[in-house]
Amino acid sequence: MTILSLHQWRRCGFHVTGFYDNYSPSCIILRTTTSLVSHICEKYFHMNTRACPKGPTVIWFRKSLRIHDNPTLQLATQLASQLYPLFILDPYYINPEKIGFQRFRFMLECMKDLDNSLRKYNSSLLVIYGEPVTVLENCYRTWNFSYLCFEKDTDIYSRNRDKKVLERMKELGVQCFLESGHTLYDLDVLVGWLNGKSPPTQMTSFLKLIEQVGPPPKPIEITCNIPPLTIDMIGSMKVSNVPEIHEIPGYEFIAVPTTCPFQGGESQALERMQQVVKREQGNWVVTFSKPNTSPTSLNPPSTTVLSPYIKCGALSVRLFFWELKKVEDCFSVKTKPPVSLIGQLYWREHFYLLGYTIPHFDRIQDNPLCKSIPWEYRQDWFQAWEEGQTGYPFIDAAMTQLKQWGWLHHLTRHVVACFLTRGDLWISWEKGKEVFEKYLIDGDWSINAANWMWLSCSAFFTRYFRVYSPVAFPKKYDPHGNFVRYFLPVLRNMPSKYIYEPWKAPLKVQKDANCILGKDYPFPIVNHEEMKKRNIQKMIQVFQNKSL
DNA sequence: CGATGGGTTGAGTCC
DNA sequence: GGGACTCAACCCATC
Repeated sequence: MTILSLHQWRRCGFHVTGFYDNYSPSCIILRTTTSLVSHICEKYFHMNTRACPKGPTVIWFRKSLRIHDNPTLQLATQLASQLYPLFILDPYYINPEKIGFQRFRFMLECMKDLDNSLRKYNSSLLVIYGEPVTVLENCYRTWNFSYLCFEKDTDIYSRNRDKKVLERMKELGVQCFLESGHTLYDLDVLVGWLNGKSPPTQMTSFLKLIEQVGPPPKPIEITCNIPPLTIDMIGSMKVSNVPEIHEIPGYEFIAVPTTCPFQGGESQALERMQQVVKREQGNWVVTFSKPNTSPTSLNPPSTTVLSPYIKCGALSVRLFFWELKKVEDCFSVKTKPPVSLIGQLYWREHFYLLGYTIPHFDRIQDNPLCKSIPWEYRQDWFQAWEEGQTGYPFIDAAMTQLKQWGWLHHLTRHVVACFLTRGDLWISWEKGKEVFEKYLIDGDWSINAANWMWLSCSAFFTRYFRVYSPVAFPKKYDPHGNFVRYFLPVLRNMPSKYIYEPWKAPLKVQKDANCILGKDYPFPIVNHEEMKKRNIQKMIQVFQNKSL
């Protein structure tokens, strides 16, 4: 009898999942997509889940706040004699300084929708406040569960958290199952395909890797049969329903205009996706080209705005991929990665793989990909940027949109990121990344870090003399400044001629527009043309002197 | 190893 | 109005 190594399995095209750092054959689970795999699995590994005796099972939801195409949920329902759907509100995240209002609201809406779906099966989402290891220990003492299922996560905090949980559960004798479901591919499978090589840092190389690996797994089609949850099952555990945001400690009194047009939840996600794939009988999908979308179009935005749903797992990225593929297959002429919609999913996958494999991906120090640039910090400039008080209307409108909506078009993110870092203010991308992480409803750890490095020319991108102008760039898309007028009412009556540079307006024009510079709206904190020239010179120094 | 070609999405100018 | 060229000469992957 020959037992294939993990690597050989992967090269055979099988999707093998297991624990993060322990791949002994006894804990390998093969996704039984074909009867052949099922056969091999049962014969050699005795680890087909059907061979596991049923027992009380906890499914710990973190991302993947959905019922459809949820491998973890499918596995859990197969294992469960009784199923506890659990969500832990970790105090690490309950902090308005770290997770902004809109971001938290969006996640709670996703939880609420999941709860509603579970209720159709006479189950519900059990919400418990507390540090995860402690909460799971307490649950174990009350529920005495045999299995814990959760989805692989990739950011540094989550990986450390999950490691601690796995260790503790092992001590308690609970068998843990980790499934992949948040990315197109199981990232460990992609790592296996790297053959020990370092991961690609350019899109073209990544696409070659993907071509080797083949298309991602299809979404799960069968609906899970979720076992009911009864009051006596919960026992003495203190559980709550999905809270409203104002019930969360620290968020009680935050007054935020609820202008965000995006509501969280799986139902919203699926509806939105259907609108995308059906738009213009599929023509919209196959002609989509990211660089041609408009950062200033608001109603509707020029992109899909599915990212927040994918980020929370309210929408399965695999389902979206295959729905797009279905549309693409009906057309002979279509846009291609990296600019197509599927290309956008590849960007996400690419950055997830990098975040998973590159140490300290979210910072400058000890990050082998990140160029160390001698950024300087000016508190007043940084604050002006964050608060939308730079005196550059497009920047300020964008930062206002960030706070009010929790979402910006990709190119808008480029412009404000460039402005904060190499373009104007010469402040570290790490500072900007934190702000995005706090406010964006689609704030995604790997993708956020990668794009900030990209825009600041710290990695991936090096043409530092290409600097976004906060005046000329938006003018191209929105000559009348409707975007600015929407988010900055103070400039609503400014003539189009001066909408992106109001400091040039004669005093009479300012008076007529009811907007006096220095009183109603700030003067620019820096002179863009000067800063741009100065910073390009600094960049030349950085790129010439490799020791910097 | 050194040469080569490519890089999702700037801005201004010229025709 | 749109395409080509230039700015200055980068990194990275590949062969």
